[in-house]
Amino acid sequence: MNSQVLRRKRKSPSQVTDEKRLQEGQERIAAAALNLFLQNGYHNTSVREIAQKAGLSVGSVFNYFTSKEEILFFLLSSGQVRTEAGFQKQRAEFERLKRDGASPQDLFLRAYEQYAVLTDELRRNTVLAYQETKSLTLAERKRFLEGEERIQHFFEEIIAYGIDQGAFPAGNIQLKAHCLLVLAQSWAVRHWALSSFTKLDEYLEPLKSIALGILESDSRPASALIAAQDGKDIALSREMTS
Amino acid sequence: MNSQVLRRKRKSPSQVTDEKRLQEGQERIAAAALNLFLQNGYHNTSVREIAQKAGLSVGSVFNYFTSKEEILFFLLSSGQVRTEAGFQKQRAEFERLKRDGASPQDLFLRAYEQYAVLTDELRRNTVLAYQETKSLTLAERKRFLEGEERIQHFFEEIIAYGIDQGAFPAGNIQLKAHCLLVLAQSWAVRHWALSSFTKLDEYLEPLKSIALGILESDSRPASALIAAQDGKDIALSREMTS
DNA sequence: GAGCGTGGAATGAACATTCACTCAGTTTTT
DNA sequence: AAAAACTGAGTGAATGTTCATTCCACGCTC
Repeated sequence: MNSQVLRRKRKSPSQVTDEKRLQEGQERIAAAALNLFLQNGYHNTSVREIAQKAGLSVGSVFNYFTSKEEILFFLLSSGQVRTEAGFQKQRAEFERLKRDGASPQDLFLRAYEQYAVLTDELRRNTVLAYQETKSLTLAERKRFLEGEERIQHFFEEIIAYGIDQGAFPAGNIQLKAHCLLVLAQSWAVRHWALSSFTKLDEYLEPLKSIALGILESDSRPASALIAAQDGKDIALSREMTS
Repeated sequence: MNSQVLRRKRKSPSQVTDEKRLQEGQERIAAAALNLFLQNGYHNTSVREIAQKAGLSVGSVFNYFTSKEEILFFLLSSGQVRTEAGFQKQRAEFERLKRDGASPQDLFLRAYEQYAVLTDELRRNTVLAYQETKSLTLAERKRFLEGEERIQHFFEEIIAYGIDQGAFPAGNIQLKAHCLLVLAQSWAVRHWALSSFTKLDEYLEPLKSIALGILESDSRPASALIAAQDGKDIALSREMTS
């Protein structure tokens, strides 16, 4: 006859009460888990391994997190928090530079570089997020995608400003912003294919010129170039893959 | 503890001897598995579910595949197999067109378009590949990535030919090929961010001009443009994210 | 300062469950 | 009737989570 029966659903949260100790422990465990998750994937990593890597016992891990899943959430959302924070600063600086009369190219390159540096630092979290979205609840997945969308909108804004100023030709803004983000992220996601680049700077430098090229490209010339053979082209590839 | 290490070996592989029946069965099972993997992830899908969805018993599944992992590998590499097959044809055509004096731009666009059409048809496999490579054995993962590399090399070759012919400026070939592949794949991987494009053709048309822009872009101008402020830029963004 | 009490934190064996895979028996095909 | 294919309950290994126990740092009393 325990009155606690009604609250039974409430799983015992962390047993560690000291706030500072709790945070430090969570950081330590999460750091160990991130390494293992990236190396072997979330599902191929056991709590025992995490505990060992963090220098703790299995039981202790559950004093800091209520479940293995919570460790994953912790990692993903901490990445998002930092991205969001960086994004806020970026936006403020954008407005300031705009007022100072910086060129659209300059504005863009600055924002793009900052975004690339940020995704590089959070590279591991980004990769994890892409790989483990399936493990998230619907609400959390939605939140994650909304964050991405907001950043894309920011770049769309920058491009629109550039077009407005006559610096870039008009063109599909959404597509261009998408391409720019994808290329920046690919440094993290497809890192293995860029073996000849050891540091972000090496990758970023030529990427910036490519990015500017995208912004300054017009949609017409390429399609006009092959317009005559286009129908044949498509027919060919369709046949090839049937 | 990594299950890869402990995995049991099996004496006789598939018990189904009839070659045609074997292939059909594999296709059927793999198709069912693909749906489930995409919906719930590889690890949250049990062989029982796959069997049920495919209209078979659990045991039968293991007459067609030696392990659950083999189903995943089958799905991931079947995309590659088809891409590879397409490129065999493409390669022959490439040589033929080259002899006929087609422009490098034409050669590239033809190959790129075919690649994009393929990844579109294999969109679901591509997404799976991005999410579940970690679930493969190391050896299988390596084999899979080698396939990707081969495709990238093909594009590097095309680019190199274009440079040789004076159609494109010299520049980092590896980087450019990487960018092109990523942009084509992003149609599948980041499909949600391209809401305004309903069909591949709509996306492909402007993408082709962007791709050509990348090939024709030179590395110098962009970096020169902001060379003066570069040091400051980097310092700034570093500070921002610390 | 020696002995004791207290409670927060760490521990790891034990538990319960899940799941890939097997195999002896059954059904279907040839 | 032999061979091929299918079946699904059973098996064992792995894993997330719990909890009774141990450990230890601190304050209190004499």
